[in-house]
Amino acid sequence: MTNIHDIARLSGYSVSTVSRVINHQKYVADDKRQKIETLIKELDYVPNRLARDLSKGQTKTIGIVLPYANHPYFARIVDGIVSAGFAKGYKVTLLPTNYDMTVERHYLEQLKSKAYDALIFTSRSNSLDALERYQKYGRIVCCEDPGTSSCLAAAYTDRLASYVRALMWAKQQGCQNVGVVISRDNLISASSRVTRMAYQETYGKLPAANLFTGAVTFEDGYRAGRYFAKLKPSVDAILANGDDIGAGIQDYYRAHQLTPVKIIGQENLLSSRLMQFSTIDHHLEALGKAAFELSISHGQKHQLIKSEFIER
Amino acid sequence: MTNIHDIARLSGYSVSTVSRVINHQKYVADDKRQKIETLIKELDYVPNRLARDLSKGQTKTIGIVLPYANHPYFARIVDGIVSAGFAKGYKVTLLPTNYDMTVERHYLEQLKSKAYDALIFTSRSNSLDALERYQKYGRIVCCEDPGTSSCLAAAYTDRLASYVRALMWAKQQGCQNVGVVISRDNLISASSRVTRMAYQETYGKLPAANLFTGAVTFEDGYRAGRYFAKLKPSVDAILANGDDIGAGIQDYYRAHQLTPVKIIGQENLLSSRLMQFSTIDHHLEALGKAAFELSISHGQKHQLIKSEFIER
DNA sequence: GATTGACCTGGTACCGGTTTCACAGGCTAC
DNA sequence: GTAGCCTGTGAAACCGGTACCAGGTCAATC
Repeated sequence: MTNIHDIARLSGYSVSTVSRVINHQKYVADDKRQKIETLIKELDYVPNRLARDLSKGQTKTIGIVLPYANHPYFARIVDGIVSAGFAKGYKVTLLPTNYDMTVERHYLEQLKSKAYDALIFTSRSNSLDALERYQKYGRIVCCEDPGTSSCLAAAYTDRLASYVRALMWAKQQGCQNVGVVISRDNLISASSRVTRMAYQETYGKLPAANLFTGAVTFEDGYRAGRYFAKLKPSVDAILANGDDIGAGIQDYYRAHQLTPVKIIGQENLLSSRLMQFSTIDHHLEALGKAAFELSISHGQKHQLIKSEFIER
Repeated sequence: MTNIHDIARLSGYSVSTVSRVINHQKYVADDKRQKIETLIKELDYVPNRLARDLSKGQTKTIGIVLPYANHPYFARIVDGIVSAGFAKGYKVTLLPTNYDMTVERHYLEQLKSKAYDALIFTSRSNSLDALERYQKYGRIVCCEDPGTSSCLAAAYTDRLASYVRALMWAKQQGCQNVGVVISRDNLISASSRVTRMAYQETYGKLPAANLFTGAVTFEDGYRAGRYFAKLKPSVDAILANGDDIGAGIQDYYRAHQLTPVKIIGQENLLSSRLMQFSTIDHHLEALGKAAFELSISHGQKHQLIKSEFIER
């Protein structure tokens, strides 16, 4: 493998001069620049990335922490980050946690090892405080509203407003009793809190029985459908935490030939379009893009992405 | 930032000894090991990843080349690669090409710079020959059958067998005239060739009019639906190159209240389940896993993943 | 008593770049 | 005439690790 010293030796110039040529810096005579450039082409030389990064102290790599890659919610955010990163010459590495706190902590430790310039948490199991403690080793961005108490950089959607908007719509449609599905209650505690707040603003206090917890996939939605179908007093609308979950609910009602309930999904995936129910598009690609921008900036700390209600 | 020299200096031992402690090697006296370890904890020292990688000449990083991250086909493969890589301590970096040959070439060049140990092509625009030329700089794995002429490592599904199986099923169901949808014809030339071969084995020569090209998304499927709905002689079954595309076709027929045609999708996504049509599951996670295994092995070169026909 | 080999330890070259600094020559300004 | 600045170049320190090699101790073996 040829390296910069080979180029220097063979061209008859110094390593410094070669380095200047590689990096398109000033103060190299045209004839020498030419000569070195042709030699580089001839020998098919490409500077070693690691050596450069080590020397410069930056990797131009961002780590994305996520539970797993194959979920539309995360896939859309990742797509946003990757696209934005690509445009600015950043590489993006996927760091799956499978919701394991220890693994997540491990990635934070890697920030110390300078493996990444920044870490973006699309979801987290550790506390915000824990994340904050690692900020000195690199930029950390989370994808939720960290509130006023935290000094973490964050890109997030206006969940509360979008939920209120959705529930208002249900009310206008004449729905009397609305069920709600969320994912793991402990995970993003914000999720259940925000849901309750939105409910409070529209339908009043959320009855415990109207909340179904622990839904992530279509199958979970199907289970939620079974739950709500048997619930008394019965619900006539359900706000689901994802289109695929909404589709699962609707599929249960369809499979058992029950009077359909109004579903409101989230994420505007194909499933809500196929099953023809309303949804909230959180513009997750934009969220990813914003998260990336925050991860390489050192000024701005917060970015709100507006959600969009799609009525069907 | 503390480094190994700081630890050495402060502990009173040499860099070599500290390095031995870090890497859990033999030949370090217990008391010194203890002392160094506590010092490491105290100073919150983590070895610099880049320096280690540079010194070792390997990065434990795999690059995945793909057109874009937000497509279920690629998302499933990526998920397989990431999970398998995680289990073996490998990091995975996403390299989006947007089908740009130049960008793809750029990533191949990066292989020279030792930024990745290996590159996995989930799709490609460059020729197999071009890829082969870069093999000397690192392992390259592609996700298609490279045939006997190429010496590239490859993980792929038995497309031909699965298409024949699907078309046989259509025949048994009494379908007379079958349409086919594929993606960009030039891209994976294998795709159109294999389709024709499978057609040949079951229905005979594929009429040019029965082939719809250039479908990637649901919307493309919708367009394909429009095309086939107006086609004479009319088709009574369509083999689509993806469930979302199949869903698009079916959605067109539904929206225009036409007699539905039998759809056969691919990938076994939620959409085929919701729209209740048959599909071919190519077990893409397994494909990704296999691709990863090949990318870090130096022996085996080929791995076939069996597809599964899911009848609905 | 000499040889062997396992156990410890430190020195230092090396991985392949970047960056700082010193120095030299030519030009302009006063 | 010289002070000052811009251009061009190379030597060498540095980034932070790994790994090879030399050298030393000590118990076991012949």
